[in-house]
Amino acid sequence: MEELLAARTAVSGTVAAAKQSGNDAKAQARMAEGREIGDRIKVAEARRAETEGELTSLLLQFPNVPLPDVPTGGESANVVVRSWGTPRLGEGLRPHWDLGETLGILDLARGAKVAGAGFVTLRGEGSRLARALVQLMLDLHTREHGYEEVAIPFAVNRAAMIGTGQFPKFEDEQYAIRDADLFLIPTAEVPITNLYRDEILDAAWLPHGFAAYSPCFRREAGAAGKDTRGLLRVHQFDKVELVRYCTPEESAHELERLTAHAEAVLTRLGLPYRVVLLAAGDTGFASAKTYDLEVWAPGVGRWLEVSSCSTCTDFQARRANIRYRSAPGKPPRFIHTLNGSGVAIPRVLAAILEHYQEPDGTVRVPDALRPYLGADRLE
RNA sequence: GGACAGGUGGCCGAGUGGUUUAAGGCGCACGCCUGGAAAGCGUGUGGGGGUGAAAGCCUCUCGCGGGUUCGAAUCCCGCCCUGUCCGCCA
Repeated sequence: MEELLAARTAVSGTVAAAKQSGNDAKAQARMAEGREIGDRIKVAEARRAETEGELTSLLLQFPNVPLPDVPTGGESANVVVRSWGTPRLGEGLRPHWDLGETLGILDLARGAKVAGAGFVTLRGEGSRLARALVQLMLDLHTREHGYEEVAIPFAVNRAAMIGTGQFPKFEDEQYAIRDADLFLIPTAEVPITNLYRDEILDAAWLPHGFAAYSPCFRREAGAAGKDTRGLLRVHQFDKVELVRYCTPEESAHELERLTAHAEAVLTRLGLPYRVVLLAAGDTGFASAKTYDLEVWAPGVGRWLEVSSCSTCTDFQARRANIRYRSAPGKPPRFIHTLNGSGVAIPRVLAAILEHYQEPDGTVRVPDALRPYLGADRLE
């Protein structure tokens, strides 16, 4: 291919030279020669483009490779690496949907009426509680953990979805905006990680953390019938997301930091939780290693996943072409990206209702939330 | 949504079919000069791919994609983005 291109350039040069010296016959001959080379270039280029297209679409199908310290196997091979707090146990603890409806802060029926099952409406103190949680988390991460807060688009284009790994494999799981080629974000990770797509960053800027509030939209195709009650699995939910950009050398340590930042939310709220290292088979498509944070919800008697902290190593950076330069003159290298919820609002709200419920049906407000809510009890 | 104007290297900016390695400037880096600095002078200064031990060399890249042509930053078509004005709207 390159030889052909070089040959064309050479022949074009002789055409120019021949014309200038007034040698029309020679110019004509050279032009014919050039035409022939041009035809061969078209054929070769078409084949190259086709092959390259096939290769790219094939490569986009491959998931990230788990790190060596990730256990092999499926969900049953997950490992609880630590836990915090004492799960509340006892008879008569009510599930959050029961408490929420009784308190008048959760309106599942009317949410379903306007958008469908899985779209929840919070009311009154419920709505304020959700807002207080967002506020608490953003304040914590920006003031104490050093994150830069960003307010990002809630819809993204196709390139962004490819960059973080949702597309092409999981296009069915996203909400698409008809006729616009835009997609509602399943997590703020998508817009935040893509902020620096096709850029080369200065090493001095790394590591850098972003925190953002956003709603998240998920079709949950294939999950129909599972966890459908209350706030456990919904099509739209609010979340504070953490994303970190760093060098490859930093990423292992950065994952521990990120996880600790998300955990701080739960300790601040006084909610018992455990940290689960996911086995390879349970780790997400873009992730090389993931810790799930699960909070105890005594009303439903289950651990609820409220955060998934992952290092994507250079997987997303390669797709989104995000690089950095370690020093002037050095060739650019791919950064590593990490993300984790810090944390998801509905499930943590459910856990608060269930964990802090009183026998009389009221709910104590965790100390950390009182300044934000201006109340110490929901009744 | 409509009209117009634009998109060129880190930045500004010239370039409207070929002597092609994209002028010039700014910034930056290094060197010379200096007691030291500034100024001045000189050299260098994006990314991808290939080749090589390295220096280097080859090649692609002027918003993106197609087309015309022997040859495209330059001409044609489509799209994206930015600006200005109009319309609409929180």
